[in-house]
Amino acid sequence: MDIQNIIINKVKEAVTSIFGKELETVELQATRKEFEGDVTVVVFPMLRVVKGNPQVIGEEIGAYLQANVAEVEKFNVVKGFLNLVISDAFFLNFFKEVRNDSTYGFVNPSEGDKAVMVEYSSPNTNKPLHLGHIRNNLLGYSVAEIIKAAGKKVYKTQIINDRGIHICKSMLAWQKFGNGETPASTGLKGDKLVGNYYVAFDKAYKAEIEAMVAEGTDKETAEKEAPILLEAQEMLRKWEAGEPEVVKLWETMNGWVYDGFDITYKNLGVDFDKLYYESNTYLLGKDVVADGLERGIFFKKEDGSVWIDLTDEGLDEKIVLRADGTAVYMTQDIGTAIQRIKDYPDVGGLVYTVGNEQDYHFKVLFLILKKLGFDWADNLYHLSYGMVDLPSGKMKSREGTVVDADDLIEEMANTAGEISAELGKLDGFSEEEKQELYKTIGLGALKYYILKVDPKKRILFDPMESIDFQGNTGPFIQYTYARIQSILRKADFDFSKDQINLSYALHEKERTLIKQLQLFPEVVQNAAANFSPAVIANYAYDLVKEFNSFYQNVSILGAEDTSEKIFRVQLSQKVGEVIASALLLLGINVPERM
RNA sequence: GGUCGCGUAGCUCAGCUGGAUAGAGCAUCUGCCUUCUAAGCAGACGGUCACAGGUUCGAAUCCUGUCGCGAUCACCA
Repeated sequence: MDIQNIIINKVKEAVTSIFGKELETVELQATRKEFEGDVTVVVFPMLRVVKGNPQVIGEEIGAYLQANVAEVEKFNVVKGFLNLVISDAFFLNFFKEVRNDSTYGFVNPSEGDKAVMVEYSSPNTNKPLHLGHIRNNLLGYSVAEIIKAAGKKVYKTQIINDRGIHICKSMLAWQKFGNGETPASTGLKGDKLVGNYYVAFDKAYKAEIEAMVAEGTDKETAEKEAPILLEAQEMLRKWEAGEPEVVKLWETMNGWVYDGFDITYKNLGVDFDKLYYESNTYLLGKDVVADGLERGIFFKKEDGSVWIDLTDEGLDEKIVLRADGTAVYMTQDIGTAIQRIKDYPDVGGLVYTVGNEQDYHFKVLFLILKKLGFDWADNLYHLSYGMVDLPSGKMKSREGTVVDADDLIEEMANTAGEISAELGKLDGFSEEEKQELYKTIGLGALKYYILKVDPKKRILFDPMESIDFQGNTGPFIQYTYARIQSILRKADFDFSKDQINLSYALHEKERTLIKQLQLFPEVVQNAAANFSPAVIANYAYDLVKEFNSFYQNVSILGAEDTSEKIFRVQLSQKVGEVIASALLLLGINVPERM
């Protein structure tokens, strides 16, 4: 039993024994650092059951705990707060127990538990990935890792938006202006090449509109009837009809894009267990809608379109099938969700990492799936996140105002390189090792910068002000890890054995560190329950801050006593492990030196 | 206009399932490298927690309203 539960039970026992009353709950919190103690019992809530002066009640309970709980060494009462000092032996014992647990904080999936499928990235295939996709990818990947660590099997997936008018625009522009260019002939990354034609389409389209307006067409009509747009729409029809030439071009250009995406994903360090393509799933869901129509969940309007009435839930009516019987986005998403559970029968829930602009869509989707009666519909979560905006406003691919993912990753590594060169601590590193390290640090800075922010908040990214490498940052945490590894390398004695002396008097900094280590398992659970990498990031930062304070105030290798020296090295080692574990959940690697 | 989200130090963010004097980082300022990596440590400065009510012994946290910012309300995805 952990110390919290021991105390809760003993407080209840104390109240019964002293006041003859039954306490339902006991409120505990970590003692604030300006007071002496480790765990604080809040007396106020008890006043409902036990009448009296909180100060006096606190004193009496404190005395009882001190007498009856071995771990409670001392206590003090400040106002209505009963602060308990826990014995060093308890903390040392805890440390002894977890020291050799290399998966400390992580839980293995238990037999029969349902898995979770996490969807993220899901890009369009007409342009390269940008900073917005980076946030999506980092969030999705990290949440998947966190859920895994919290004890569930996880499948990572994405649905690639590989069909539609957007890709036809790129295809058409390439046909018209491309002169047969390929990634090989230009040396361009495939997604970049295709993205260029998406921009080229938009340019030509705008020019046509302008020309039409100049000749007297009104703007709205021009936007709808510009020849190049009509051509793109015609191309989409041909694609849907399966015309070989169009399909061939589509396959070729999507292939280029996938090659490009693969490079970006690899550089970003994210991966997927299963890919879904919209071209395969966009017709899914129609049968389900037909079935739902029969069961009276949906209704048909005179024109033949099928709807669901969600006005009882405070929402609107929503279309689920067009009048011509073709699928809309919603139809497809219903179908895809069902398909996923079919493909992976062990999955009991889905997480969708999609921007908050689609909050309404997912609210409706989840409601529909629930009304359709799927048991897993209770375990659907829209991991909704805020947009990444620039000081100039929204990023727009067509207008070229985007922060490109590849460029940003590279710039971060370059900055890391500049700082490293200035600090000059990398003697003995080969050029290759250096580049590898710069990537690790640069990515660490980028990932931490994005993940430490609560997902639902929007991020304002100013490219002029570079991402920090000091303070509450990824590199600071990585640096602390490297520092610890340096100590472990320099410790020229055997610290592998268990030889913790339970009567050792802990230094205040050691105590704080052990307490911080203690929190890790519940932090992982908390992060999973809230789908929030930010919880992990904040924890890692706190841990690292405490360690650095310890490091600079207490001599580790210079400790006088041998057992003390060994203990401090072991404690440092454990902190290093937990740092690495926490960063792993954020998708951040740790360097041995930096 | 309806709905949803956000508003905490000059800037970027924690804290939000109610608890002690609201915490970090950046920026500014002061100390600390002949001792384990100074991407660090120790400290100073900096707040009407958007505003107004309410619930409570206790509210940044919960409720209501107002203001500001954003998103959304397509037979687009």
